[in-house]
Amino acid sequence: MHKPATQSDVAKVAQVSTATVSRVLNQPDSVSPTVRLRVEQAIGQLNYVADAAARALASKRSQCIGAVIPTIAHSIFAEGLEAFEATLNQANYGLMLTSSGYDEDQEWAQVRTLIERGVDAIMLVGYNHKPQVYELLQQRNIPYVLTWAFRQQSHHPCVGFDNFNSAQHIPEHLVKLGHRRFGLITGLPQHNDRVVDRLQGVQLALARHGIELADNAIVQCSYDVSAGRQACHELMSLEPPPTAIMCSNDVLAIGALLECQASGIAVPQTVSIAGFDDLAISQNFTPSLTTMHVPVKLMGKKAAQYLVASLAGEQTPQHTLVDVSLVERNSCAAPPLK
Amino acid sequence: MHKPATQSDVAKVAQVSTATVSRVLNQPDSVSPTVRLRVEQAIGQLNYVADAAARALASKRSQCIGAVIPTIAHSIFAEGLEAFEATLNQANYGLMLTSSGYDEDQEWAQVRTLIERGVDAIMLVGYNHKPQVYELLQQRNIPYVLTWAFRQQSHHPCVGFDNFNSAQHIPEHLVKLGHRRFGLITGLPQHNDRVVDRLQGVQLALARHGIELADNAIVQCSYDVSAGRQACHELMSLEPPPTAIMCSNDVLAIGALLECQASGIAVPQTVSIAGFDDLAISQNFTPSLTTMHVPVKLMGKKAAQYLVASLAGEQTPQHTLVDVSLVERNSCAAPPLK
DNA sequence: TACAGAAATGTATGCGCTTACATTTTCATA
DNA sequence: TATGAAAATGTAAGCGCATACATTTCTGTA
Repeated sequence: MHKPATQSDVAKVAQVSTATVSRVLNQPDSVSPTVRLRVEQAIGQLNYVADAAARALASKRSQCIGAVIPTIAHSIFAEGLEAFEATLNQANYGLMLTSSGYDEDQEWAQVRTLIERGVDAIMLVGYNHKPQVYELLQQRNIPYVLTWAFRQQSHHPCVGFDNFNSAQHIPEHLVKLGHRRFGLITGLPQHNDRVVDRLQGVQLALARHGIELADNAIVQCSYDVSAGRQACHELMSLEPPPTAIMCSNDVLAIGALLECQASGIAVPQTVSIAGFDDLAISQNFTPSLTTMHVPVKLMGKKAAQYLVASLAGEQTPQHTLVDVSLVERNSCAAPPLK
Repeated sequence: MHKPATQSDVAKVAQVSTATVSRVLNQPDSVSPTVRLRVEQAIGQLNYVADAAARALASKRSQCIGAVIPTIAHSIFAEGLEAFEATLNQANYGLMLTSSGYDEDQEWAQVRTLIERGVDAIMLVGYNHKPQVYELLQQRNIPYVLTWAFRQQSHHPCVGFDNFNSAQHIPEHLVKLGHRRFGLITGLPQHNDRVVDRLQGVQLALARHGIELADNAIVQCSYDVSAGRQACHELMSLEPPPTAIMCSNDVLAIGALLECQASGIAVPQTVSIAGFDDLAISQNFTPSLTTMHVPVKLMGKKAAQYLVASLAGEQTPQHTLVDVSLVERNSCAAPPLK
């Protein structure tokens, strides 16, 4: 095993200069077909692979894009990420991934690290980040995009939807069905602007109908099915219990649903349950889960496209809004009569 | 916004040579405290960040490790990946991620790409890969590790468990409960050695008890809940239907469970259902899912540790076996009497 | 105080590539 | 055929860092 062939090895074999080899790789059209062929053969013969570090050093481009997401393990992020990566790949960019565990300080450290590693651009989740993050990004002039976030007036590039507005559809729907007594299961609001926005959206919508949520009708819990179950148990122990439970994501809603099944509470006859995200599994429950559909893959794709276009110097719209929509299924119905 | 400070800028400010700056960064102990402090201050003052490309070029190390997984969107991989990344991070390595969509050719292309991007080591899933993958890895002398795979006699470094052996616990358990009529829902075997091994393990175990699965008792389907439902529906339409359904993963098992709920088939009274993976959600169903517990996070961590140790030149065991164990819950019971 | 050896620091080269610029070749047109 | 512009190719200078090797400074000891 000798050391890998370099550009000048190829140049020697093809009897051209290294500049020409470089051109064959980067601007093939600028090389005459005859010479190009000779170079390509030499490349094949030597099994030549360009050295990424040298290339990055000389060109000031790493062809890598970084992403910091709260956690890979939530399928909602994982799916978006998958689309993000696939789109990046098509554009010949690599993905450098880290997860922050919903910790702002760690996120800040990871953004730093990604930049040190030389990524050309960065994707973040949500619009709530330490000021340093934005400062560094701007100082270094590194393109970035916020996902799962959308604010028309934001001066940060973003692709997503308005969590505050979207969250209002669910309570509106339930009020229309006749509900007046609500429970709310929400994720932890720390460093999670989506959760906060959804919560406020729900409260505003309810307020429009003169409904106010008591403190004990709002349960905060971590993002997992067991926590959702526990939260649902608490809510159904209230006196009187809510006739409808809104959850800030599908995982919690599934927990609530399973808790009801486990304790023999009829959904939607006794209590209606609604989620947010529309995970693939949600439609398969009995009753199937009423929720907000979020086009995660589309978001991932759009985010990647934005960054790639940015890096290509193209002028692209800073804000991309994707549609979320209410999916009415069977976990929500009119409240019990009495 | 001027261009970022370089090592020589720092050197100038600190009134030392660039070599000393480099030492402060890479071998701080070899620099006297006085000078080190001066350099560190200069670094802070100039907001200096070392250029990763230049560093990689000069040192022949990118401090990045690549991973190719079948798909990010399966929580089972996502969780392992999360642990993998976290461990890498601690050791000051970055993660470069791609997903292959269970496509061998694409995997091969991605391994190439990762190597071109200069990763120091690579993680793969399973032991079934194109020969070129192994050849390239060995030719380039790049450390690699196979996860979700374990074979004592394998000459590839791996961390995981023996899918073939582990898969036998489920049928053994069910036979012990009294079952004789089985259905099997399995993932697509193409480019997925785990699926194949589990299938063969199950068949062997059954054979030991003189049971052979008819062709129509084995349903192959894609990895998602809906497919699991559909497959379960097919199996329960057989005449006579199985008294126990084994699934090659929890997602399919959950699909089966939900299908039974939807069509009013009692689990486990009418049919027992077993999975494989032990997803977090699986214990929350009613009935809770009997399955094989797989320590995914541990696997991810061990895989990262192996690669990091390898790169550090440490001699480490090539094969790491993690324990999988049967988790008996409520979805499996004795078959109906009749 | 002198001196050897260790510790600290500096000098200078090259990692493998891209690219501005210089040079040569090609080709259409007069 | 001569001529100039366009196309093709070559030349050579870095990109920012790590590191082998050379040099200087410090340390403890005789």
